[in-house]
Amino acid sequence: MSVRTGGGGEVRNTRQRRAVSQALASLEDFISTQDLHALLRERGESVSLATTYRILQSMSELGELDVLRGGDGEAIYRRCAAEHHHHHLVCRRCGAAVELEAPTVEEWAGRTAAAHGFTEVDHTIEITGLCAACSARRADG
Amino acid sequence: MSVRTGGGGEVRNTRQRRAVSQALASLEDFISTQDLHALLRERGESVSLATTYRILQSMSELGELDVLRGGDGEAIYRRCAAEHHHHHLVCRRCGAAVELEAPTVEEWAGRTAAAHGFTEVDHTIEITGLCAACSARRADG
DNA sequence: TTCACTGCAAATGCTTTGCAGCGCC
DNA sequence: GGCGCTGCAAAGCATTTGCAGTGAA
Repeated sequence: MSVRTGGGGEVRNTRQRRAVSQALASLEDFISTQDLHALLRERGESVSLATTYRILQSMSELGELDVLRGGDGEAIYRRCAAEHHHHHLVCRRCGAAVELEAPTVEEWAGRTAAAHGFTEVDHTIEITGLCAACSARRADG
Repeated sequence: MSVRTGGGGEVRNTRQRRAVSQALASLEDFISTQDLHALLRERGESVSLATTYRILQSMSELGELDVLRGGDGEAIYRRCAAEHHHHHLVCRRCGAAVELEAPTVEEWAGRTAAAHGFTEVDHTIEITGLCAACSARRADG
């Protein structure tokens, strides 16, 4: 018999949690746990890798973060934005990212899923390529 | 010496490769490498786990298979029914998958990327939800 | 015959977990 | 003061890889 502690989840405001939160707040795009951990170390915030994993996991469970899977299965997180859903165009060489609005695609996704009888639909769209700068660099040689 | 040594692809028709092919042909939906390996063992086809990984990887590189990432980052495969690029609508409960054509989205992705100066564009679109059957089951239950 | 393919097992790399001490509430 | 949180390091998993023998072409 479990006793529900008031409110459902006590989350303590620790230095580590604050560091992770702030780091995420300063980022525009998705980042992997490993990279975030490296970033924290660069900034002089000492948070162990295990704790980074635990905090990120905890935050995503609380709905404070968006979780995605990188191409190689790595979990990547982003501060849960925002008011509205959008996607990204990412340079696979330098990592530059552009935020995209895709009303047409959103609509298509919903419509298509509904047409197949699906409910509670969610979607992920990622576009990768070489940004203008990297394309030029490559063309130059 | 082979006529085309370039890049690739002499693929020998081995017992193991045939076993994997046939197993995939008998499946409707996505399956993980581990599960496929277990299935092969059940059927009495002895193919080592490492080889299962190698064959699946090889087949997906040749475009004979669709690859997806399960919720926990596991790679899951399915025989590729369509010949050209397409996307999937996957039930997050039972794993049922529907292949989608998305000319509009493809076009949008290309156009948008180009507008931002991106080249060599690639994209990933995944739509998840509850399929009709699972939706009904939930409504009933 | 040749060389890709296999099996085996050790190695990787990401993520999780047991345990003891620390700090937030 | 209690107990969740941390750090550390070892464990756990899926996946990859080195090596030598096997079999397809």
